Amino acid sequence: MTIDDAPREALRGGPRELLRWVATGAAVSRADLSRLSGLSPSTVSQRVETLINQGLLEETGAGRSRGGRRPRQLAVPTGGAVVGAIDLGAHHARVGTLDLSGRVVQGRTLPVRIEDGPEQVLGALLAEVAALAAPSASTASGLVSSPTASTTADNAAGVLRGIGIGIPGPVQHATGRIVSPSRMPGWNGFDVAAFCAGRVDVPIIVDNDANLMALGAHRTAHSELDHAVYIKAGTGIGSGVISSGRLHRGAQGSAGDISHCRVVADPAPLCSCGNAGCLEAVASGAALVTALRDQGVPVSDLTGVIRLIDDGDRHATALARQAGRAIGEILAVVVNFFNPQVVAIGGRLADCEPLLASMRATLYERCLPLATQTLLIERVATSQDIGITGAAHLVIDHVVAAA
Amino acid sequence: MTIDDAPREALRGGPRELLRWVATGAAVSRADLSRLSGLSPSTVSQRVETLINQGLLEETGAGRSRGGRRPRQLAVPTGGAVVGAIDLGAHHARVGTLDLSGRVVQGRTLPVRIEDGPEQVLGALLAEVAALAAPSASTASGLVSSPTASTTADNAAGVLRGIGIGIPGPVQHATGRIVSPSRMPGWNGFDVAAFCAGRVDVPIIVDNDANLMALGAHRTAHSELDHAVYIKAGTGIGSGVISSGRLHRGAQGSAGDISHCRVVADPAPLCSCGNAGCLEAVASGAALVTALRDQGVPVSDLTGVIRLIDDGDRHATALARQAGRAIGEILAVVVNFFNPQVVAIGGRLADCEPLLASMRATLYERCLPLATQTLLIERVATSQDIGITGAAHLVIDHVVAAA
DNA sequence: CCGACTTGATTCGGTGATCGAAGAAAGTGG
DNA sequence: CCACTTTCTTCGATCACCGAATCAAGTCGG
Repeated sequence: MTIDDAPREALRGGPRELLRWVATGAAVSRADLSRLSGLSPSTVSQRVETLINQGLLEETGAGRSRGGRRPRQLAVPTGGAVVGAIDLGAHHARVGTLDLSGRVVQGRTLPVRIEDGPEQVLGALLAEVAALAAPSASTASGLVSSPTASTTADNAAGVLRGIGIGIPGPVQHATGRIVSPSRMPGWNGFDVAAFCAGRVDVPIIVDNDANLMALGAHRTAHSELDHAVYIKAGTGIGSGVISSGRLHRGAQGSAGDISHCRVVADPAPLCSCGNAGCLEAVASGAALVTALRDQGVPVSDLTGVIRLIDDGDRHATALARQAGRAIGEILAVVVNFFNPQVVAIGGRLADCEPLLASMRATLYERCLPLATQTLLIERVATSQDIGITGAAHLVIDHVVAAA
Repeated sequence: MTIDDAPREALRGGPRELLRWVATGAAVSRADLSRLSGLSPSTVSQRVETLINQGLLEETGAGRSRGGRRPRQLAVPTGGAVVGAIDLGAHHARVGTLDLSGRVVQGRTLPVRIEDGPEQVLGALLAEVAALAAPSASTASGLVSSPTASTTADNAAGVLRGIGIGIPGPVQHATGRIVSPSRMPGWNGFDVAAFCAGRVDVPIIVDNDANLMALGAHRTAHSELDHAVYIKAGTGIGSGVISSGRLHRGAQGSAGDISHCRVVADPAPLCSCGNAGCLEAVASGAALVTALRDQGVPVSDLTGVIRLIDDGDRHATALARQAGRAIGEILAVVVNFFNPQVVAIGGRLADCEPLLASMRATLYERCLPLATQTLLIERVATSQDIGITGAAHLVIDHVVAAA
């Protein structure tokens, strides 16, 4: 199943936005929605009715009065998981199920060996999603309450409506195919969407992991900002771009892939792509591990590196600073060029203070004053669920639009 | 008069697009428009009627039959200039009047001394536009014509509907104010829009010159492409960004300003901004002139430099190559990040072969294969009218939208 | 405990943009 | 001269949205 680009038209008061307002608690009643969306009460009522009929929204009794008639409270049905999400990482994958509002219902982190190849890895993860989404009764992991058996017809909650998948490498979003990934041996050219479509019979949406983080973070924290850039600095380095409120994928769907931009580095380290001085070879988690080992510091993985940095190890801290500068250099070009309202950094390296500080400094030094004068430079809310949240939003946008 | 952001909503078959199709000759009849826009014949007829009533379109007899009823030909009225445009450059300004289809009616190039300050420069240029737009009969140059008794209805052709102005420096588009320009002494903080609004009583739209070039080039040559980047390399260096078919200005309106991005250069030259190694200090026309003079080559201006390069002068050519590499380096980051369908270079340096060749090479070397695999790298159609064309489109979008 | 005022939600035309079908206008070609 | 094209208009039907009136269900002051 090939998915074309999904969320094109105006969200302005569209069903998705109403849903999100209810989900986030920004709106509780029809009147709230009317005020927020600017739509007339009648229109909102009508829209809400169709959402309720679709099983995407439900009425949950009356709320507290504010001096007049009590509002009829609205909520997103909690009748079970409805959207599946997989956020594949270098060593671990976060899988989960989320309700149609984008809230995580169940989430699990599984160890993953990328080198086992796509069939095996994706097969296992898909099975896990299916298990999570299956009528709970059985395992009772989180005791998913079945609240009032699926009342009505075909659109009852609890059905899996789609699966969003994030891949730590370049993905041609339109086709769902992986293209020349750096650190995913055996995955080149693999058609993720087609493979998954053969296993489960729901819409599959595949995207780059940084894009998912960007979407998740934007919808969660910056939904009112038009232009945003999110950097994901973990084992690898990627970025996701929000332009005019929407995920910018570019011509080939490879927008945001800054991992092989060249930066100045003292001994320019060789990158897995064959070039020297790639951002990824200087500033990624994998690069830090390699560099430390080369200096004779015994460190096993990124966690170890971060621990060293937190402990104030000289070598590790120096490397982190260099990494921050490198990211800042590239980001400076991006900020000048794109002039976003916010730049946020996520991933495991985002909690690394020296790196962040160097990045900020470089950014302020190298950017046009006009571009930084109101620029927010933030950390992405540190949560392991950002990725699957973004994945879910992608699926929800697709599903609700199609409804 | 402050102009807010203009062209927000769908152009899909909007009045502007119909107008443009007729103007470009892509459509001659209502039936053509219907086929092109996908709108139903009835809708098109209705829209065309209102456009005719507004004086933006007219019927010009019948065309040739294609086996059935002859089409009633449509055209943009040629009743005189209707939109003014000013493309201010470092040493010259191109001013002109264009009809509502974006075709140049009259164009003139005037020498300009930026250092005379905004009042004097803009005052003279505005007067020139007014003269061009005035009912032709009188030659009088100054004579800010009171656009006199509007002949027929309020919407007759021949009336000046607005003026678009391009500035070779950072412009806060929302306010029309200039912010810390490099090479415009005495212009910092000047409110162009307000100044002009005090002189003429039509909408004034101010933007960066690179943005105007981008808009002009995109509408002229790439209107079917969603994402495009245009580089303007002349005395200075700037760029304009088209995202999802629309001009991307970013948070502060400074998007595309890559002139002070740092690049590696052997003796990193000092930039007018005080930093060293800015792209503008390495690759702009002004930088080439300075560098050649420092090498003892007597050269007066950019024209001289280009002549030297064309003549195969070693020093000049080497500098051009270095400039091309520098632009390519920055552009590589931009292409990886933004993943456009096309990158086009304009400005006077665009005709410089060695520069272009180096830029292309660098781009292909440094970019993700996925990003360059279908990327078009072109020269912007070399015309002195690209800038004012873009300016006119900006005004037309604004005017037709308001109608 | 009763009315005046508030707030929340629905009902019911009304408007504007668009579509589709039908038909009128104006040709071409055998 | 008749069949068939192409172009354009006319005329409801539909859809989304709005606004005003109305209904529903409170609070609150006296």
